[in-house]
Amino acid sequence: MRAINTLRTAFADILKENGFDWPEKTVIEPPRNPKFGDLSINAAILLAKNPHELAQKFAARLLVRCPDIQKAEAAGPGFCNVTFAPAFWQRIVPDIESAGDAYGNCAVGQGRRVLLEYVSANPTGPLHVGHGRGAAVGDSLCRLLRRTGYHVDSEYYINDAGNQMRMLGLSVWLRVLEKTGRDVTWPDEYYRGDYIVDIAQKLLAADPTLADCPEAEGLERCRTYAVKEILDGIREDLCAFRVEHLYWFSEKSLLDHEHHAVNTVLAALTAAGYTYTEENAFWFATEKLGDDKNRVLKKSDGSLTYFATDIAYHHNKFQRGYDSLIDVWGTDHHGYIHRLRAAISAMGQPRDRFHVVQIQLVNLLRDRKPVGMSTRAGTFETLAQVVQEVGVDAARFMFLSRKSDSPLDFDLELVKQRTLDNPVYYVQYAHARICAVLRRAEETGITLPHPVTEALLAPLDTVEDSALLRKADSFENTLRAAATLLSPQYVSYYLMELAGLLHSYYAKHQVLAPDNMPRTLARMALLRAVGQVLRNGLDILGVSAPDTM
RNA sequence: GCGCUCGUAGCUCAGUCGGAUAGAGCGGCAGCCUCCUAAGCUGUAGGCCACAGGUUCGAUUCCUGUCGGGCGCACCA
Repeated sequence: MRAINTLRTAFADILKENGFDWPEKTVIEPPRNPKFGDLSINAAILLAKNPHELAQKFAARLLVRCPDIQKAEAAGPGFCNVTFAPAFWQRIVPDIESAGDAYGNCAVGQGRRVLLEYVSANPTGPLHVGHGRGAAVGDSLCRLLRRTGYHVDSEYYINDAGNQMRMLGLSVWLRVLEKTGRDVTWPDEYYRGDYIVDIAQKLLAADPTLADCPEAEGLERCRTYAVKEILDGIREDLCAFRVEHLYWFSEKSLLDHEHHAVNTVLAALTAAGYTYTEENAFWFATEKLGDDKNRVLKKSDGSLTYFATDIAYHHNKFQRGYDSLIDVWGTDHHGYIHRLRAAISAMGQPRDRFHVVQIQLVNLLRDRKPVGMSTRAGTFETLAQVVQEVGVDAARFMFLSRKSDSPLDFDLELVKQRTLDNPVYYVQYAHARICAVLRRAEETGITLPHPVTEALLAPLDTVEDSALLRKADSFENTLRAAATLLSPQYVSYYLMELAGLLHSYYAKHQVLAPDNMPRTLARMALLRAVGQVLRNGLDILGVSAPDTM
């Protein structure tokens, strides 16, 4: 960011001197191919029209304007390539040192309030791997957005109303009856998992006479207890996965009291002229707002649809004062986006205040062969089991190194391997190596001052030095891009690249060389700074940065 | 049938919302520990970015169409 800011200021000044406005399509960024230089200005329209005169002139002025620039030359249509002097890059090290854990943070979010809702799995059973992916992405986005200047609250929406809950209560109740020797006829649909049996057993242990109470009461007690028990389990699994939600929002709370939140919202939609009654059902004319068909809010039997409560829920979120809402959903709900978007417009909210991050399916594999992903319990399909087998770090990194909306093959054997198919070790190893060198230095009595002075950094003048420094400088830029596009994988890829440069550096340059103390100290300072960047990046992913491996 | 989405090296995938000669890793081949952690490094081979048109100075990126995957199309939640 230091580099980009410097260049932007200089370029803007030169434009002003010459009576130009900042060209609309101007990009300042590192060129893909480093041989072009450290940074490129691509003032597409302005320079492309006149590459030889204007571009050359700007290049020449840049050199005068900014003493840190070593070389500036017009190249290709619209491009002006710039190379900075080593001393310029060396100043990144004190930048990193003074910012510390906050290095890379920025204020693009301008303190806007964001509510990030993720996981929100129905409390009808334990979390599976797919939920784990959503959890990793949601949590990482939360960390990322906080570092880029947003005020983020995280929330879990508990679907504790409706048919599924009734079915859950029934499933437990029938197990209770079965355990106490009564004849039970099982309906077609009920939850069959072992955890249901466990819950029934716990209930019976607490109250052996449970089966004797009237059916209505028994069902209610089973339902309430089961939801609590399962939610506790979910909370535990999330906690073990380093995921924590600030709020747990109950769907049922939207239906409490006679004049509940859902009715209020439906009344508002009616007042705005969006609803009508047809065939005894109450409809929302979402077609007017970009949906492909109209949707039912209240069924002909008088009960509310899930859509109706969901509208009330999102209304509630805006009521709480959030500037923007981010929902992390499985792609199996993508058909739902249009109608919710329609509802949000109907509430008078701009559409760009509502974002959905879609999470594609996770295919769990072992040795390239699919592991049973059906509703059958037992095999490796719960998040807890997978985490226990491969570890939190490896699982999270795997989830966060892909676009979240494309399907992911999660091969248990590969994720346990220590190859770059599983790059988490590659990145962590870079950090551990840095720590090892700094530890060794300390043991041999070399102390590096903190903070370091610019003079101390002068020996960092090789191409590998400036490659590392350039990369460290672009960290903030990466975080901005990742936050804007809600794409944590940018951070993962950045870290792999930074780790790659560090490993090359390590192989090529001896850091600790007692016969050359100035160079040793400079390189130690560089490593310490790179270690800080690695830690900050891993923190965004929620992955640990070990000192030793 | 309609809607959304994806198609990039043999395999698994990136590609910062139109920019230069499209990048990693794995797998293949050839090398590197008397030296701070070899979970590492170096070199090399491998591409008509599914296909065909269009938009413009310029397209893997945007638009249209075709082919081929995935996912949705409830008065379920």
